[in-house]
Amino acid sequence: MTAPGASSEPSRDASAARSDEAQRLAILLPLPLGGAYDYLAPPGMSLAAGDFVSVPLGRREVIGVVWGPATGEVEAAKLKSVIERLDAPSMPEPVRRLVDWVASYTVSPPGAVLRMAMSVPAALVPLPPRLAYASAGGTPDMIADQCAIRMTPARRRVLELLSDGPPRGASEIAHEAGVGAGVVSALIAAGAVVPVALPARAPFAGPDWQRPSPALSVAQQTAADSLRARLADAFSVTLLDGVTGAGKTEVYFEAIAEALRRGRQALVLLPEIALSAQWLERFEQRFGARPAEWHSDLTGAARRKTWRAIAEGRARVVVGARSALFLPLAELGLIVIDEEHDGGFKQEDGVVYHARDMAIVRAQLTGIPAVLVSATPSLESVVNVQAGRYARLELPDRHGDAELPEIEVVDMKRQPPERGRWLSPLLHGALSQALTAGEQALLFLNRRGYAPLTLCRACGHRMQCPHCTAWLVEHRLAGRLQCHHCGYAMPVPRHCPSCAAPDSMAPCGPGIERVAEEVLGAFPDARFLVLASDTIAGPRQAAEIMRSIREREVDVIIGTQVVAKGHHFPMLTLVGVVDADLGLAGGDLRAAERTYQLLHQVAGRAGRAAHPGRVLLQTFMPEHPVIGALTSGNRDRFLAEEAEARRERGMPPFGRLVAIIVSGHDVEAVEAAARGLGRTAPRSDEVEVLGPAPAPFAVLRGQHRRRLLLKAPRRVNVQALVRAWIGANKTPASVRIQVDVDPYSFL
DNA sequence: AGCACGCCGACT
DNA sequence: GTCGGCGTGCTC
Repeated sequence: MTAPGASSEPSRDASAARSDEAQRLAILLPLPLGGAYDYLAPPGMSLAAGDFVSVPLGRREVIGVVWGPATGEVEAAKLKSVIERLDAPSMPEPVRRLVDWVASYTVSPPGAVLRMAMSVPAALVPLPPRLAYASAGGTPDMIADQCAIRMTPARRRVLELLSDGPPRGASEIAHEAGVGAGVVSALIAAGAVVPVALPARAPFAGPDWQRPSPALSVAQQTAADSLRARLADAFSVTLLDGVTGAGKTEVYFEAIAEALRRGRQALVLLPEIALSAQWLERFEQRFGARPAEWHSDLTGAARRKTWRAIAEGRARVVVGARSALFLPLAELGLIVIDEEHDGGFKQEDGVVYHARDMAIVRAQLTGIPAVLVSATPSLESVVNVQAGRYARLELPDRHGDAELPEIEVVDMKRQPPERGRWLSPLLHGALSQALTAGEQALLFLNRRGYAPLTLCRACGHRMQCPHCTAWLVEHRLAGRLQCHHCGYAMPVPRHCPSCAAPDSMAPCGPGIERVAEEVLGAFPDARFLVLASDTIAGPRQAAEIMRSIREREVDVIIGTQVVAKGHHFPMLTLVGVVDADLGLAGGDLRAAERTYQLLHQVAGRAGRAAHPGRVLLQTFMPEHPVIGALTSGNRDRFLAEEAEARRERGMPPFGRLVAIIVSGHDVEAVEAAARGLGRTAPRSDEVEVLGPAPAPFAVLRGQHRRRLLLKAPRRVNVQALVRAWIGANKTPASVRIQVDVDPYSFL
């Protein structure tokens, strides 16, 4: 990755020394404005780059960050003055540079990126002081005597409540005692209830790096020593590559311990924090405390508290989803990106960025090491290792005595299931065997619901979403047809909406609910569990589900990719992949790579303890390279072939792609804007522009979409090209143009 | 992103 | 005659 011109950084000294210019400052606001705005610093207010300030904007007041010396692009008479400097640690310099870098790389307004780094505006203003009240001391009657008040039943309830409870807020007291607010304020006024200082804020429990590290295997120890040695103050990227169960987590925990020992903070990015209860448990076992957690379903107070703890340096280790990338860790010494190949790191709406790539940029701008962790590394990372840009540490063996599962192919052309069934006789037999032996089985199918398509047997009408170019998926448990893109839902119709034929609607193809139905029919006594993103309500339920599986309250798990992530189930000995070909259809650049990663991960669920595992892949394409790579275990050859194919076509990671999505409610306007972009596209010997073409979902949530794809060699500055190209096209405000540099999914 | 201004339908 | 719908445009 090459840095497109990041803005020059003014040093604090320089802006302080030039007193004539110190009055005018550029303030970046968390709005999609195109650039920083100039403001005046009132006399006596000393401001430095990174300070959070509040400024007037139009007729409102917004919080921004001092970005540097004034741009001088706007006449002095228009300048307004900074209102105040906020009492919060200023934004660290590497974070500011990261904001500029990401904005430049993704062709987004810097303010839009800043918004992600200022996701908790409430953390920047002081919390209104919350007073707690306690009883003046003594029995209610004694207090009444001392304060010369009449005792009433309501007052007695309040005093009794406070005599055996902690101090709390006035409204809380009124609520809990079941009295009006007036009763409490009267008692306060009389001195019967007195304000007390709240106990000092509990320090964020810190991970203890001095705890003894667990016993590591020789390979783990070697890898851990190598990682520790890289914890000097210099940028580096290391790919920690090892099969599922090889103990990669324990290895990078040692690097985290080393960062902590050096007085630095550590950041761990996970693709899906909400489901990683097991990761948190392991961390707590190693360090005796939980790390600070950062994810999108963190709410109000917790969010504020965590952001503040991080900014003030009280939180030393932060684990989070992609949005944690922009957190203000001022003493950051290490970034770990676990499951680095995972598509969950790609942010698809708003500012489109890949958190793994931007995390490496943050490490580079900070001058610290980054560690990429995966059992199935992305082609990008493998190519970077081969080019010598990244180091690689391998953990070849499974820790302990577990054996790698045996992966077998079931050729569905030769051994098809019965009509209307989805499990081949072979898989059926293996399942029967596992259940008889009292072991657990996992059936994997990456498709939610009962059936992906419902059609009319009489006229062939297909049930489609009215807002999207997508079929409606039957969810039998919910009794509805649902759109997986916009949330539209309707009851399953009794008559065909097109030809009115009665009872003619037929489900086509399997989803996990339908596989569950088949399992129930064949093994009525088996206890089974259907797991998909929409059947798991939250982290607590996820933990409960994992517990019930571990304690063998479940025999068969039927699930989508949510079950692929690293959970450890010792009694799981059979994995059946119902449709291994599912991800291979379509012209997606990364289809093969992603399918390999997903199926490898699913296969890794089998036989992780002393029990050997067995994996059956049902496929109609037994000769496909992905299937071959999985059964032979020859990952490196598969990656080499995949790399060669991409190199020949000039595709990523050897070439660069930029997708331009034109969308809007009005088809005509979208069409016209897309054609306009197509006409003015930069074309040369090196740069190729495809399209406009309807985007894979031509209509999504009622928005019509057209797509253009720019392809260029890596040496071309595609950002400059795209900025100039789009800038030269006047498009109506009703049409949105979204730029996706390095598109991951082609949707 | 807000919050304005501005130009066309159903109400006191 | 207004109240108000949300489409375009500006904010240092």
